[in-house]
Amino acid sequence: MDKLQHLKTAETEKISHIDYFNIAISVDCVIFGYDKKELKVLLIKSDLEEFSGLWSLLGDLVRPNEDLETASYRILKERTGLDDVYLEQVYTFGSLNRHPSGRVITVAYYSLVDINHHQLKLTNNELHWHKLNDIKHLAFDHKVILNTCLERIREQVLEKPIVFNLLPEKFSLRELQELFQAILGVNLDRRNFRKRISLKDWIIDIDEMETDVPHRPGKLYKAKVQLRKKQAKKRAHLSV
Amino acid sequence: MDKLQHLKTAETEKISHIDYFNIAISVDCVIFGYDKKELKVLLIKSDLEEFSGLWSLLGDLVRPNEDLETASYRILKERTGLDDVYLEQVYTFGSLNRHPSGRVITVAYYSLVDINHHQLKLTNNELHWHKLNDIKHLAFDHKVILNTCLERIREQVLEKPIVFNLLPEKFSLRELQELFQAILGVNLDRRNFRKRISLKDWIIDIDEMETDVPHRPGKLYKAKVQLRKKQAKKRAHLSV
DNA sequence: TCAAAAGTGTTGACTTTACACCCATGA
DNA sequence: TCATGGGTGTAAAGTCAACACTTTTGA
Repeated sequence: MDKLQHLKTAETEKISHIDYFNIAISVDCVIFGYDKKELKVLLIKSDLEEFSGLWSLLGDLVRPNEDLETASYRILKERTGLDDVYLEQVYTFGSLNRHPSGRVITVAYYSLVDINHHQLKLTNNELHWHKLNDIKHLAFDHKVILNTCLERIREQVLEKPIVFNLLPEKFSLRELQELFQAILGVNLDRRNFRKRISLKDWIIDIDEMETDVPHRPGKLYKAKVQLRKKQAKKRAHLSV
Repeated sequence: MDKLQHLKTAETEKISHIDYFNIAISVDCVIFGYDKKELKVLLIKSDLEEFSGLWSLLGDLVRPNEDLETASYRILKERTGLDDVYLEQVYTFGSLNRHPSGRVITVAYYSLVDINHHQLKLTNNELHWHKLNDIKHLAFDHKVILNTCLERIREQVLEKPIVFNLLPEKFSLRELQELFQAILGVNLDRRNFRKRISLKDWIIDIDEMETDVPHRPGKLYKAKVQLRKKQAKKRAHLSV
């Protein structure tokens, strides 16, 4: 930068850089659900000829007048009717050739939804839940995005009470443990798991029992705090 | 999406969405250095009239033909002459009004450099190292970005051998401990710190001693593995 | 009465923390 | 000889992992 250069106004800067307003930005949502002891991901048939027959994550271009999180919630709402889910930004992917339509940089979010609580508009069979373990290839770089989000969830699941977004309101400790096992891909010791959960103070005993189970029914619990749609507040930041 | 709609080619999609190619994307680098027991951040005087007098992070718009990481390295190289630095993506900021020039979404990276190893082009006094603790306000949302990057470094500093990027090639355990203390903002027990570091197997004893210290000289060490410029390889991902 | 899962504690291994003394050097 | 930091080990506390038996229910 030339020292003698005058300060630019924002307006002149915009004009001088107009050529750069030539990259599109999208968000892609990795929407996880959980059913029958398995993690699932909501995918849609790609509508691009280049990826004909392949499935892809739910995403869309960000509109000029919406911020990133708003765009993610819009996609969720449009595709699932869900409005009040937990959603978190994970990583931004910007390789030059990741999108055949041109330069599209995408911000990946994961979200966690109760797969049974809502009725998806699954009537058009372009939108389906896929078992995580069955997903081999996806359109674009979406498999990498999916894996990145899965890694992030695995890091967070023992730190923050995010899993309850995947479960119905009332659940047993067995169901909770099975969910942890599905996410982490390991088996957990029942006694140690219960001890760990009770230390975290995430759930409350609602004094009800399972019904319709072919064995001794377990107690039912609710999440004590449920991370849901983020508030309009600023991201937490340091007080430095 | 209409079921009957034909598949689009990438080309027709680009045309139909042409209005969306109307958001610029930038990268901002939070460049940390360390000197005299304090963390520092490299800042530049904002060249926007709206932020006249304020300092800002080093950033630039991403060019249509460079990927995000390439853009970050370009900024580092242009501003510091440094080429071989560790750099990591942290978060993407996309609030509607974060930039007065228009819609600019920015991807934040942190990088760690040896503040004394290189000579910055600090001759124009628009570019300076600032003590972290003295930074109160910055242009744009750069204070939030800075804090987010600092949080990330604090999370990672005990997990990954990133700190050595901030130190000269040879360093004593005291210097290393002081650096950890500056990053984490706490005091550490000397014996426990040394034990912990030696367990991590990050450094090697080079059989040299400090000189010119006004007390008993300590041994000097080198980093065993140095995280530097990322390779062209793909991001690590799960083998699922 | 059988099958299935619920519910529940203890022990040993390991990790983390707190803590103090003598040593080497330069001023 | 003094001031400064270098270098080092141990004990107690806390955390984590392994592990088994009795109970309740439905079929």
